[in-house]
Order: sequence, then C-alpha cells, then structure tokens
Amino acid sequence: MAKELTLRSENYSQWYNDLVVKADLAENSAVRGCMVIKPYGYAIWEKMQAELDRMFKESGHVNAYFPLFIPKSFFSKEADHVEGFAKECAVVTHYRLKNSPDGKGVVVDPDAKLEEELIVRPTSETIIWSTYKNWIQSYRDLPILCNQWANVVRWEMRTRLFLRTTEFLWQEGHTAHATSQEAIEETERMINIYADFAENYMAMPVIKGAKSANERFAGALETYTIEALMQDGKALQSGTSHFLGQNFAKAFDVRFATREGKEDYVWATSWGVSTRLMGALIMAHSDDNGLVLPPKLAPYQVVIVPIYKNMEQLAGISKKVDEVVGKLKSRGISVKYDNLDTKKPGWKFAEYELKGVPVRLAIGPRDLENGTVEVARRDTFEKQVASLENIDQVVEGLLADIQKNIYVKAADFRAKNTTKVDTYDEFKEVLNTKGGFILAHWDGTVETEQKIKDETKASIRCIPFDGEAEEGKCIYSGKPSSRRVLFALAY
RNA sequence: CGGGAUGUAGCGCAGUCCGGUUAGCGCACCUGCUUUGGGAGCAGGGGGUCCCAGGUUCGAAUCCUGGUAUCCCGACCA
Repeated sequence: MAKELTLRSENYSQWYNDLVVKADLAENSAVRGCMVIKPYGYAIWEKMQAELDRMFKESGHVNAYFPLFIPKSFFSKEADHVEGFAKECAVVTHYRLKNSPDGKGVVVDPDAKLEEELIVRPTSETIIWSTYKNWIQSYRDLPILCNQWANVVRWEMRTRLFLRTTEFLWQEGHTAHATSQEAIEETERMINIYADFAENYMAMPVIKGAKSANERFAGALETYTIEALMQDGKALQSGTSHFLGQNFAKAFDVRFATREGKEDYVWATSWGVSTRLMGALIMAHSDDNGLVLPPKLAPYQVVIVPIYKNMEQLAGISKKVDEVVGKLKSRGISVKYDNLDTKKPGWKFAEYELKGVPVRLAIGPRDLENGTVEVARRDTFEKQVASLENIDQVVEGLLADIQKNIYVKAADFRAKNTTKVDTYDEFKEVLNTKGGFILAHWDGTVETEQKIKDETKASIRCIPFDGEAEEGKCIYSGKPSSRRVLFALAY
C-alpha cells in the first residue's frame, strides 16, 4: 500500500525519507550530512547536466578542472570572500595514517602533519584566480570562459537532503573579461540561461532578479538569482550569477595589457547551480503519489508494462512491444520495457508513478486482440486506450503536453501564492497564513531588511528585473520606495 | 554550537515509566501452491552485538554515568 503522504507538511525531510528515498533518489550517507545518490536519482542529475552543459557550450564556454584542495594561504587574499567562506570548511591537516599502538584500528600519524593546511574547496574562486594569473597577460588572452563540474564541501551546521548537504555536486563557471561592461553582460547571460533551463526543462517558473547587498555572494559587487516557489510556500534560491568586479583580480594580482597599452585588472564573474536543483524539481512538482518529472529530464520518458497470464502470452506481447519500442526510439523517445516476471503489474504501476515516469503504456492480451494499448499520464492520472498503429505520435504529443502542463500548473500555483501587500501588518498576516511570495515596498536599507528578517524570518529574495516602477512607501519604515521587491520565507 | 526528541531485524514501529520465560508486530525477504488489467492470497521459513562503553543487580532493551549518531527548532548557508 502506498503510504499516506502530506506534501505540504512543511517537513520535506520526512517526506524525502518516506517517499523520495524509496523512489531511489538519495539516502543519507554514514558520512555527516552527505548524500548517496542512487542510480535513478543520478540519472536525473545526468540529464540536467547534459542540458546545462550543452547550453554553456552553445554560449561559448568550455569545461576545465581544478584541484579539490586549496592551500590555506589562498584564502587570506580576498578579505570579503574569507569573511563569507573561511568559517565552515573541511581542513586537511595530515597526510598519513598508521596502525594504532593499542592494536585497534588506525590513528592519524602525528609525524605526518602538513606544513600548510589544505582546505577542501567550498567554491573554487581562490584556486582558479591564482591559476588564471598565469594564463593572462594581454587583452588577447581574454575572455576566459571556463566552467567546472565538481563536488564541493561546506561544513554547514545543519544539513537538509538535497538543499544543503555537506558535500554537493555542482557546476561553477569562472570568467575573466577585459571590461566591466563585458563581465556584466556575461553575468546577465548566465542568469538568463539558468532561467531558461529552469522554465523550459525543469518546467519550473522562476523570478529573475538582483540580490540585496545583504544577501550578496561574499566578494561580489552584484549577485543575480533565480527564485522559485515550492509547494509548501517557501522560496528556493535555485541558481546564482555573480559580477565580481575587479575584487578577485586585485586580490590575486591578475593584470593585463589593454588594447590601449595600459595595465588594468581583469573583470570577473562566477555562476553556479547545484544538486539543489534536484530538490527544487522534487518540491516543485511532486504529489502524494511520488515524483512528477518533466519529460525533458526524465531518465526514461515512457515505461511499458506487460500484462499476461503465462510465458506464452508474454512472448506474444514482447514481440508487439519490440515494434513499439522501435517506433518510439526512432522519434528520440527514451523507453523502458519492464518485463521482469518477479513483480506484478499493479506493483509496477505504483512503482513507476513513484519514480515520476511521465507516460506509462500497458499491453495485455485484450490489447493484442484489438491492436490497442492503454496510455496513462503521470501528471493527471488520465488513461486512454490508443491504437498501436500510431502510438508513437500519440506519445510524442502527450510528452509535449505533459511538459507544458506541469509548467502551467506550477505557474498557476505561484500566481495564486504571490501577494502584494502595502502595510507591515498585512505582510505579517500573509506570511503567517498563506506564505508564498510577497511583493512589497522597501526603503532599500540593510537595516530595514535585517529588522524585517529578525522579526518575521522573511528575507528579500530578490529585486525582480521585470518589476514595474511604482511609487510607494516602505512597509516597515514608511520611507519612499520606487519599486516592489520580492519577500518570502526561504530554504 | 544552544534547545528538544529519538536510536530495538533491510524499512516502519511496540515493549522502557514499574528490571524477571526463548524480545515482539507490520512491511520486505526465502520456499511451495493458487494468482497476474492498480502495490495478490494461503501455508511454512530465515533474519537481532536491543547505538557504544562502563556501572548497579541473582538477573538489564528496561535503572545510573559517559560517549555517539540521526531528526526537529534556532544561529549559518547553494
């Protein structure tokens, strides 16, 4: 029996443990706050990776790889950055183990102490900029548009499956430019790519905007973000793109000869998305029957379940299925035929719903006689009987429809849960009863932002790019404001 | 790192307050038969350092002390 699940319980951790773990996505590891991502979950990540990587390359970027370990001294070069990152890091102090003198297990060999400690990268700005220094002499060496797929470690106090694990997988882009203008354009280009990916592949609507000074990345002059709304009414920062100005170039002394023959520091950006996107995908679309995956990211878009009484019947069905599989594949549709004899059809139906497979085809003796197939869609649970003749066309249309439908559903949800408020009382009222995104006026000061956060836990998620200019008064201080900003409780 | 809760079979739990047969239940697993269009039924079976280390006791899953892990709430953060 499927377990009764309450999706909006405000306890996603419980929900993950009950549901997602069983859907083979991830489980907590023995290592503090780290994830074991099981094959099915990893297949989803690989799909995301493939699409993002393609988008990066189409916009002129290349991949590279930098070391996991960063000498401690690298961190003392960028003051703001250190302020933001120096605290919660894993530090390597020794390089050897030896047998314990008491014969029980092993101990760290005290003689193998490193002269300089190594930091397990929490992000790679410092090591990459110390490398770029050697790559850049002239404007002819610019721009550098590198991306790295890697794991990073941040020793957070509190971890949450997918959203804030000690180790996580991500990509981090680090670019170097000759002009401020060019770097700003790159920062914007990448946040747009992230938004495109979120909306058109993950089927998850996002709001693009700039972070307030308070929420900015350590060492950045400007941080752009995409913010998504989860089904429990909380916001999730799903991707960021930073304009770093010349901060890192100055810290790592990366200068170049300009076209005019002068010397200048290079301009930088960095941008990244992580396995947190898998959390976003799950929380944005799933229902009490399990995952709902957008067809563009589903490890297999179609599953075929045979229904039979004996092996002879199965053989007949399998023959027919082979034709269907061939037709689907020729249209670029990924399909899994589950002919395992050890599970029954009902079990398989439930299992693939849990895994979020967008379309399920069931073929039994009845269908064989009539030349039909039962087609079921995951997002609405609707079933129809279709002819085997043009099943590939039907499925192709259905996949496109599902991709669109779950986006529309999420967009509707967000529209219903976005509220404009004009007073602080109203603000608190909405926050406590309804949650979601709140659009309100703000006086632009760090003090006000911080006070609102301290009193309500709500933070400014972003200053939306597409917000209209509108005169108003700050809900907290009453001072004048020229536009609304986006508030929410966040993960 | 502060507050709270919980560690008993692969998973979910009861038993702990008030110590006392061989530690129990559901799911899962194994065998057999019947089943197969929405997580099958019956019968039989296997699986436990009761988180770890000490202590109290004739006797500890249960009481005491100290660890440790996980989860929730804060602080921190992609």
